[in-house]
Amino acid sequence: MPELPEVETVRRSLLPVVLHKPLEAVEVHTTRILQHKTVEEFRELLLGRSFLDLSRRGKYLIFSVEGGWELVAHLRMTGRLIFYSNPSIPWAKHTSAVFSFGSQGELRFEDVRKFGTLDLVPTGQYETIKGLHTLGVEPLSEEFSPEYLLKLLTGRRIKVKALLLDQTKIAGLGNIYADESLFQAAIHPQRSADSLTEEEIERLHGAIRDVLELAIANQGTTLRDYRTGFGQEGSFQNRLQIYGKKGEECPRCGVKLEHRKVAGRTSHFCPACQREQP
DNA sequence: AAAACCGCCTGTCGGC
DNA sequence: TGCCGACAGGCGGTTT
Repeated sequence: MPELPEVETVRRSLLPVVLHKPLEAVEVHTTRILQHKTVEEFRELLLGRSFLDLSRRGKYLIFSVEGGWELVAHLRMTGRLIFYSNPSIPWAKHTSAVFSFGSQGELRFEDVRKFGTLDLVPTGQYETIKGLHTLGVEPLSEEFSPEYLLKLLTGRRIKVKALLLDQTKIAGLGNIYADESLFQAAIHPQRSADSLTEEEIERLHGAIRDVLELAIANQGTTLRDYRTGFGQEGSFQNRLQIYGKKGEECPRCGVKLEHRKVAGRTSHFCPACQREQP
């Protein structure tokens, strides 16, 4: 699913091809993708204008639009934002919205499960987008230090896996990278946040950074639906250590990997490397 | 505060 | 072979 590395890869791939091209047509085929605008308002505000920049916060993509607006996209589970230089290529079956730059190509939002969202707001006015407004620290920023992570964990009895998935604490981790980070740091997903030692917190901090950076370098993880902005698969699925590998041998110690529901999510771990009771 | 659950969707897969 | 329920999981919301 699109988590931080996938969304960042989409951003980097779209950046060179979607800026400074006037929108000649905007079509919305799945009305409910729009959160706070009617299709008419949405089209009126975008037509004739260009995207000036494309940034990311957590799992949100933010297109800045001429005239003081921002187009905020979230891919949720199966959303794709793909640029087609040849607009005559037929639309994919589940195409929710199309942004046409005329002869200069087309940006399409494709989404099998239709959970993805589009918002159009005045620049910086994110109050109506609750998930964006309350987003926590960027894990690849300088602000996210071992000391910061220590503060997040201290005095909390929440399971560490649940905390990693809490977007108001750390922005951009999803199920795959939370599991991979906990494995690299050798911490059981059900450990209570305040039970981690300083050494473990440092390991976890480093693991989150390493895993996210390596995943970005590999254009993200394509298990099924995710594609880059050019429609290509990522390759980090080939480098996953434990996600989706229940019953296989731990790459570190050879013990059979397990999975279990933690905080409502399937969580993968090695019962030997990641001890429940340290 | 935290956890459990639901709704939103569709495609895939395992079991019968 | 075909049908059916379980499952996948991001996020907002409600309830416990």
